[in-house]
Amino acid sequence: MAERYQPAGIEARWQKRWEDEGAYRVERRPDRPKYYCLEMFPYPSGNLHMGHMRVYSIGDLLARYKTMRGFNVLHPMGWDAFGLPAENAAMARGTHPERWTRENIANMKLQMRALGVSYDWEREIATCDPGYYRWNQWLFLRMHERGLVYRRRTAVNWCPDCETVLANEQVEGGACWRCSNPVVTREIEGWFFRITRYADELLAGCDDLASTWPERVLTMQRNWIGRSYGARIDFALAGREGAVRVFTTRQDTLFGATFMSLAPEHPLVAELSRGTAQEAAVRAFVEKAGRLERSARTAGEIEKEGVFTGAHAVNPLTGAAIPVWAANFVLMEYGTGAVMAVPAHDQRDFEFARKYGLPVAVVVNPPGESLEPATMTAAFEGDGVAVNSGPCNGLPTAAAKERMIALLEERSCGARETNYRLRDWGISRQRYWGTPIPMVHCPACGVVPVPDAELPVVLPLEGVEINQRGGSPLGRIPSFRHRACPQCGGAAERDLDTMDTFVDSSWYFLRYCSPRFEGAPVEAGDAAYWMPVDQYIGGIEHAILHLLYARFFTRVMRDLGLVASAEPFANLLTQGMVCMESYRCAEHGFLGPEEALPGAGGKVCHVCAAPVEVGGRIKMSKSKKNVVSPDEMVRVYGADTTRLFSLFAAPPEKELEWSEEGIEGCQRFLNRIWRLVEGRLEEIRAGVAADAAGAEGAWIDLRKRTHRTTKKVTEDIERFHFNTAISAVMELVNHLYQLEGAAASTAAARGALREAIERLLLLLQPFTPHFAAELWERIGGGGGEARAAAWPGFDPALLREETVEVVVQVNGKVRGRVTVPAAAGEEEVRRAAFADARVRDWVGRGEVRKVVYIPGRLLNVVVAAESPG
RNA sequence: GCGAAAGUGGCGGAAUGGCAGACGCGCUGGACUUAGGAUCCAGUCCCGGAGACGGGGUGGGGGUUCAAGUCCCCCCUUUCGCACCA
Repeated sequence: MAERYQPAGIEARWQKRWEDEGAYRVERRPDRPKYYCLEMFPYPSGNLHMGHMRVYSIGDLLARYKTMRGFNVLHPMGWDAFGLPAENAAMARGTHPERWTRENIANMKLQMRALGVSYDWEREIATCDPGYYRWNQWLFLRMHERGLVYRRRTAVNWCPDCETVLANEQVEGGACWRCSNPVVTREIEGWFFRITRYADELLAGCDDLASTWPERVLTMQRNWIGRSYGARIDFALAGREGAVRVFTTRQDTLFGATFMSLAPEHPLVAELSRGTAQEAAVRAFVEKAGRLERSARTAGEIEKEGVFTGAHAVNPLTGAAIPVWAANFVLMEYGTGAVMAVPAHDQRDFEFARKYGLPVAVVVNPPGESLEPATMTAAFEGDGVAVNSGPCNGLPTAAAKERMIALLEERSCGARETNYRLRDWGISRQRYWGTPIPMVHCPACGVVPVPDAELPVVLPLEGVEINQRGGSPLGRIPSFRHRACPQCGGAAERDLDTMDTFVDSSWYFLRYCSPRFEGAPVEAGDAAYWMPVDQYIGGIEHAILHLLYARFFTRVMRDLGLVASAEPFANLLTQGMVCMESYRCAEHGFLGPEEALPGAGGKVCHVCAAPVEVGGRIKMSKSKKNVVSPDEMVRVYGADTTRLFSLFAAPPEKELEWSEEGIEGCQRFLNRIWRLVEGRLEEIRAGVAADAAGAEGAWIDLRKRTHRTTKKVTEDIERFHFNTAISAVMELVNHLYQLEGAAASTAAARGALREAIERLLLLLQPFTPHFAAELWERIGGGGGEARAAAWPGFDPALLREETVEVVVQVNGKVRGRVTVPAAAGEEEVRRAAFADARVRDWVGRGEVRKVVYIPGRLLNVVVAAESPG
């Protein structure tokens, strides 16, 4: 009696063996081609979820496949270990953030091991290790030396709930990316990375990635950088010193500027209104605008409002005095915080002008038209021909823009300027669980860097008190806080903030190359050999933040001579979310699977028995009560089945709908193979693949299918169609079941059977490594373990068919099919086609006008229908 | 509003411009069984037909082509991203 397939024991045994063997340890091997396969490292939240399992399955598949293809594969894993949840946990349960983090890492590592992923654990890193974050500090200091780090006081995004500053990228629709509470604006002093210095290069780099990164991601990055070409223009103030500087992309409409709009926070607003009749009104307006929560302001819902400041500015070209207003829709953080308002050619200005009765002046006419301010119902924002614009009259918009820049530069009241939406990256966080910033504030010397020799500035683990009082918890640890000034030796204080955790993840892929190197973040030879990452895999949610920062850091490190390539990730795969059916009761909200009971005509609520709404394709989440844990799936079905299903159920970039029936299908599939192999074990063991050459009949057919499957699986993996690769293997297995009754009675037949089974297992190795290893061992597979075997090639002679089936169409509709020798030419195919009775019948209904032949595939006969008359 | 992607059976999904629906799930029937929620075999887009076969069919409408799920134009829907960026 053949043994049943029982994954639990098999998987544990192989995992232990791989660990003992150090199976996935990897070293630099200049003689061999490298492949760096990387999945985004997780935040150690405590448990793996399905999303993690999915990425690791994809990464492991590629790592294993490339290993079999002969590449020296780097496949590391680590932990994005700093961050707010650890502090929240500390507050909620009184554990230390470090302990909480370490315990979570330990647990998640066990879960990863149970998945059988081929990581080189010797290279494991955790960003909360001083040995890691010292290089954050080192990089910070190098950037400081190069003017890429600076300190300033600015209005920042402040999350009152997390009590911390957020980067622009961390504000989503006016709310905190982590806690979803509304973000407010606050004045605070902190450190900034001058990412804007690389804006152009980051933008240009997007073009180089066009064929290897998802277009979507590149578009998002381009929009985020948001470069626009235009001019800065200074409008002198009427009757007083000073000027209002604006940025515009429509300098060609300067003659149509009828007023100016300043952001409520603009310093000139208060200054200009001071002492005028407008002062009180302006103050009231600014106060109201400031009170508006950021979320409401950026949500685009608010009515455009403004107030006259009482001052006028002078149009530098026309000399006309125009009123200066404060307006709630002008953003302080873009451009100069002030705009010239051209109501005829900007919809926002148009609405504002109509509302407050400000003049509208047309300076661009649409081609062949003439606009009348009085009758306009909307601004004309398109390109056209300049009018009422002095020296620009008659010029098309593009030429007028150039002309205007020349005029402005001639008169020194403006210049060509490029503007970006991208802001510098504020990295100071008023939190504890992060990288200390290696700076000292000295009352005598100012801000002084910590000398390199003193790195790392270790985050103190003792005596920490974490609460929600605000301010950095580090300030309450005197031994950390007080530090002699490195310059004058006098009493000074350390910087009490920690770095944004996105700093940690901006270069971790480089640290994997030389995880224990003491001389620099990465050893030059290691970086030269391993970089760039050949395949990076992770969630689309990092399309902007992490991926942009990583590209920025890699360029900085290139400029420091640490790496050669500017782009860290040669190929990017953004995998889709994992979704699950959800149940919702109108009365009681979302229900878990056990709370939605089977009832009349569907599911009913376990509380009120009302019919339950069943929704599909919703991302797994606790709040929706539709979470399935990978842990449980591995326990019930085994890691191989769980992984196989996640790769089979959907293409990797699309969302994956988890289904109990689906995973059972995969379990059935593996069981089928198991029984097949166990059932024919004698024949398979007796077979010698080399004998297959003499196979005949059904066995030569099997060989052809085996080699075709090999080709298909190889190509599908290469183009990331993992689901169809699995389908192809399923087809081969189905065919093997067709042969169940046929005894392999000759050496050639046994050879063909053995070849099929060997290849089947090797093709599956990247998908179901334990399963493949186990059966490979049972059949006595040569050359060591399945994982170490070479990926099978295919014999072109076996892919060639002696005969091919050619589809015969008449007027594009299939009317028959003929089997002809593969070498047959068009003439022969034609003859065969016209010999077919059915084809002849259809062709006979009219006159043959044309015949199109696609060699070996299709013959289309175009027949002119006989008109009934 | 702007931008991007996508709409194919009951469901997940296949199809370098060349046989639409591979593979899997579900369902139907059969075999083996004391039994089956195990396993194996067969069937499963719609309409007509016993069948051979015929007709229709990839969100809707046009177009290009011998040939369109695939390319082009317009519309509808969904998802995602950005959201007063001057």
